Amino acid sequence: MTSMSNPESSRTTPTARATMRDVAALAGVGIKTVSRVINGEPNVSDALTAKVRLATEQLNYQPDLHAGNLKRSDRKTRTIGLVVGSVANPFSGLVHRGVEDVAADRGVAVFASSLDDDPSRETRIVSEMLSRRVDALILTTVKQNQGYLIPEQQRGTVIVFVDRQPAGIDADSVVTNNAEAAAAATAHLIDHGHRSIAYLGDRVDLWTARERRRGYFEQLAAVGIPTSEAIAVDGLHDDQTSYEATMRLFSSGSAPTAIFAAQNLVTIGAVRALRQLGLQRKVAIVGFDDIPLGDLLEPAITVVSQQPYAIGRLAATRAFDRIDGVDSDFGLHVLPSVLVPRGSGEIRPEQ
Amino acid sequence: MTSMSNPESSRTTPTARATMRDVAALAGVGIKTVSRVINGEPNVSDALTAKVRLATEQLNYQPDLHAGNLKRSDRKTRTIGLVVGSVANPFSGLVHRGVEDVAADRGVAVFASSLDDDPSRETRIVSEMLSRRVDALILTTVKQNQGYLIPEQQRGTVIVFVDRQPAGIDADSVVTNNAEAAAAATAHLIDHGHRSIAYLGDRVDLWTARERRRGYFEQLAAVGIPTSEAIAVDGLHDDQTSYEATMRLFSSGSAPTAIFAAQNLVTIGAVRALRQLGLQRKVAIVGFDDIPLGDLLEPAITVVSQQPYAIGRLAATRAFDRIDGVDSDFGLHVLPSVLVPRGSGEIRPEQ
DNA sequence: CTGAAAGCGCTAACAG
DNA sequence: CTGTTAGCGCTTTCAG
Repeated sequence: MTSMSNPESSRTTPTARATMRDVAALAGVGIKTVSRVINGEPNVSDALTAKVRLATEQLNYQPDLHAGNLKRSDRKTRTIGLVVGSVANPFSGLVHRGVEDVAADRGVAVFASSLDDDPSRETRIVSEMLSRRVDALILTTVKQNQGYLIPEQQRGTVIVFVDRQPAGIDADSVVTNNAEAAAAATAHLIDHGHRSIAYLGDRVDLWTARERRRGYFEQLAAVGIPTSEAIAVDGLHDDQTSYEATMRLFSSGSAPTAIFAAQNLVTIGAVRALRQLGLQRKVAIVGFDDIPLGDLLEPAITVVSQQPYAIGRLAATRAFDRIDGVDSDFGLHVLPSVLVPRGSGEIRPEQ
Repeated sequence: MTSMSNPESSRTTPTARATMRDVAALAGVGIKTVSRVINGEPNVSDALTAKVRLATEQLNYQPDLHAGNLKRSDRKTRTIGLVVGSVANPFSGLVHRGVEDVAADRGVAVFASSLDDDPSRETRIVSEMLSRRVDALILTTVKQNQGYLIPEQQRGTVIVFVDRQPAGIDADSVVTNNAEAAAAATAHLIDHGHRSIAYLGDRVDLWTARERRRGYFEQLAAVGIPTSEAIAVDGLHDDQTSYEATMRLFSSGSAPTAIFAAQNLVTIGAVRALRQLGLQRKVAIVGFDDIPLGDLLEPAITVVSQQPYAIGRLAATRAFDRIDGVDSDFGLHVLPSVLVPRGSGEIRPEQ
């Protein structure tokens, strides 16, 4: 570790921050004239505009958005809050980027936080964002009910739910067609000759997990496979628990010929386990949500691919429409997923 | 798309937001007493505290952090700004998570933005964050000089650079040991018998790219391989450009026996190209920065693995130390990378 | 222990 | 075209 000392620096004695008043004084104009120039309002002579511009630069003036907002009639902070599963998760990262791209076009800044599927974090994060007066909240939720947001919504804060549907509140939401896509994944395995298909899923308190689970069971039923032949493992939350569950599955008597892994980390854990067991070319697997480099594995991983970037963009677009005063009925926006056959999902059972 | 109409909702008629004044009136106390209760200041009787608490809940009162901050003596917004390469990049996501975890412990919210290695974005994003009066800025930069931040730094805004070193300003920075790690990667290939090693790197206007390039050249020199035998391709920014560059390399006369891919997306592009050419078991490759599922590929990808999460945590820790008034000399913090041999980097040249 | 008055940096309303 | 006044929601100061 190198150190770069600089005893002469102003590190210890902070310079005062210039205010609009300071700029006005230096430019020899009224404070309101400075306000007009800064905000690009009309009716200021070129002469004064130039003076103000000069003073602004000399003082390195940066307007205080929040101070202005206190009195401004629209009371918009030009700031929104985003809550995703985890900013470290690739799915979340793409949702985030979708939101950011739409927000940046409007000069809106984005607070981002990780939910970790922890109800207490949901409460804390939302509360902190509200105290900062975000114009909109784009939320992935985990609490069983979002009714606590109704008063805030009535005060004009826009609320859009993303990835999961809320309960106890009427609001816009943007989600993937979880159940249909899960059914399609299951059907794909059935079409390739499987009847003994294991479902590996996330915690059932998550809306997405329940939907995917439902799609799996409904598809089995649709082709007449009795529920008693279903193999469902719930509560898998990361690749490690999924790995262990998969290992257990194949050390038991009832090893399946195929796996439907209903979450990205779960897919990774299951793939690792199949490798470990040397079964990666014997047991079929379809994952829900794409996994990075899934196309370079051998066999490449067949997945139901979601559209996280589009989900983020759409959620943000809805949010800004509302901020702009659009007052149509709240809507549930369902984005399609697409099944991408790559190899692992097309393995047939050994007869 | 389903729609859930609710004509009775208050969507159209926003409820007024309660202020501290409203709470005081309802509780029948002075506004300062409410302030004391909200902020947990001492010297309020239990009776009044209870009244205030009740009024707070009845009105669903949320204090306005920014309004309070206007007059507060410390003038802290409890908000920081983070600029990363792209929130959709896995490396950035982990840095972000490291920052978030440290910030969340202190009740500090994080603005996150993507730089896209675009100088004009750097300017815009920094300016927007400053107008929101962040307490600290944790920045990945791309402009050739960060001197424009000096006035802001002197006003007390903490600035910490992350992943890349700044120029023209004295400040804390947290980076990976790029040059040494690149040299180690190059040495690893040399140790496995290679002399014809291609360097595939990012744009040379990026500090990290220059450092890694330097490590590569210095290692070649160290073992006496003349610069004329080096094969360096610069300016690769994503997997597509890297794929194309790699394909070109092997259709030319001077195909290398090994590749040092000096960035995560570049590694992915090169791996795809080697697959395409059927050379993945013939040509060695070492990547800089880990790639997801790199251990499940065949051969698994040898990488120099950085510590993005630790980088994020350290940057945030330094930032909060400064916010808390720590006034030590600015320091350059270098985090080590570790070479992870997995197979692709241990392939020997065909004699 | 409690509260009234002043003012943070800015914008709205109005007067010149 | 320009500037003055009031006040956003809160904390500070200071008097009870």
